[in-house]
Amino acid sequence: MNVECHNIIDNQMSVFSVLNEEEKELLKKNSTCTYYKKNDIIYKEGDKPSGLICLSKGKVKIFKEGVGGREQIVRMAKPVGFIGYRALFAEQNYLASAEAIEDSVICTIEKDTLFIILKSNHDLSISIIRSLASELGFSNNRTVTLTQKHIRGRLAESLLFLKDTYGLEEDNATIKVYLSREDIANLSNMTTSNAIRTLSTFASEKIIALDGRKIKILDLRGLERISELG
Amino acid sequence: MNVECHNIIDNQMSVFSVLNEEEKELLKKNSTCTYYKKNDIIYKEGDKPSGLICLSKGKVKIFKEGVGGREQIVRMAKPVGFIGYRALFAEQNYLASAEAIEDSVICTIEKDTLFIILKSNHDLSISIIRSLASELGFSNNRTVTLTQKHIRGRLAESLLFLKDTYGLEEDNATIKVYLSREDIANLSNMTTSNAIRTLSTFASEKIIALDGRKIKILDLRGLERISELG
DNA sequence: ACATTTGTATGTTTTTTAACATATTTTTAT
DNA sequence: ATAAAAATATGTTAAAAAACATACAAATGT
Repeated sequence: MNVECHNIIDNQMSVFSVLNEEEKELLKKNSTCTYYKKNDIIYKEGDKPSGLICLSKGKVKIFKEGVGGREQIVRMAKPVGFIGYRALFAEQNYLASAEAIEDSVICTIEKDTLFIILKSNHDLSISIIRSLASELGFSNNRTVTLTQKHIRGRLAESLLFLKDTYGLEEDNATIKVYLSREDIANLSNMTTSNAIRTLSTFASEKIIALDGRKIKILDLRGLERISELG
Repeated sequence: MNVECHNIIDNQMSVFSVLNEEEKELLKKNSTCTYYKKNDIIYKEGDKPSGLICLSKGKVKIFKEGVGGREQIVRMAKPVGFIGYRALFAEQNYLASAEAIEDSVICTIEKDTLFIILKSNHDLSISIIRSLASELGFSNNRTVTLTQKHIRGRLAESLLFLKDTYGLEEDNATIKVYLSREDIANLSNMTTSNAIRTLSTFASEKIIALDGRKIKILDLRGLERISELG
């Protein structure tokens, strides 16, 4: 039934590999599997976390509503990765919303069970500490680049970020995620018009090639240069 | 000799209150105390963390160098608080620099000793997890406000942030930190000129009163309104 | 005490980017 | 199949903020 959850917990690469069979069994018993369609909301800003959400399949954007409802994407999740764990561990309500950008499968590990396991398992704590600290470094970095780089630099950085996060298709050039221009804009702190315009400019400069939502990177070095220059 | 360190570790309010006497003794033996003058650099972007730095006295700014050397302050530390722990726990080099903005005293707990204690003490891990998660929430928030709010909104938010961080003087109005206009600009993502100009405007609107680096909040509600509006 | 540097102040110009307007294409719903 | 809605594209205008210029004040070093 909730096979997806079992797979994640048993996965040798996951943070749960440090647990013994008994602990894994306990987690499995207290996990639920949920399916989401593209554009479905997983949780909203202000909601209370009920457990640790693990993305098993699909892709999810985490975003905040800013001034006048303007959306800023703060993170993009891929399988197998956790979402919403910041609020859970800070013991706060969610400060951001999560939405599936593809059909997705998530596995939710019930909160109290997780904390019981956490208490007895030191390596798990250490691995969570390391994740949070890395993510904080990323966020601070983002703050600086989104505020200081100009439009071209911000868009170039976002495209490189998407490539690093989701990888490339078999052609070794097409970014393996298909976002609307609006989402690209919300990731890069610019208006949709400017995202469209700047993508077109990049295409005319042969730095990328566009085919609908497909973005093919033609000149990686060039894109990196634009991103670094700001 | 390193009395400051002892005070911090023995402090009933600190995260170390969960430790037993033996553990506290071990920490004290492996801590060193350092004194910094105003404008002294405590560590620089790229340096390797050697331990957990605790600010015992004084005030410290944490900042990143961005496009063209432009500085962005990402955090302001006060006693008793930790600095540089993000890099330490992420097992990375520092991604930001720390500079004393007042004469300061720091206590450095040697890295290996800290991790030994951390292994045996679960409450300490939990408290670190909670701190990192809170800080990450703050950072994501900052990303959105610094990118989306206009100059007046950003400056108002920074003034409120400084008030919340360092509190007010006995007059219950003057912010208890004395920053240069340049630092205020670097905190608020704007040029020094615009920080000076906008502070003057706020003063002329009787929202604040200026006397050198002293900033007195005259209309807190007004400041909050400007910050919320963006 | 004086020169030099650093910080503050304010006006003007230029650049960047958002806002607006209007097509055109694509997707979705009926 | 067709209408309606959503997404993409591109030109124009307006607003925001940086860059630049200059003056003056305060702090610092000799």
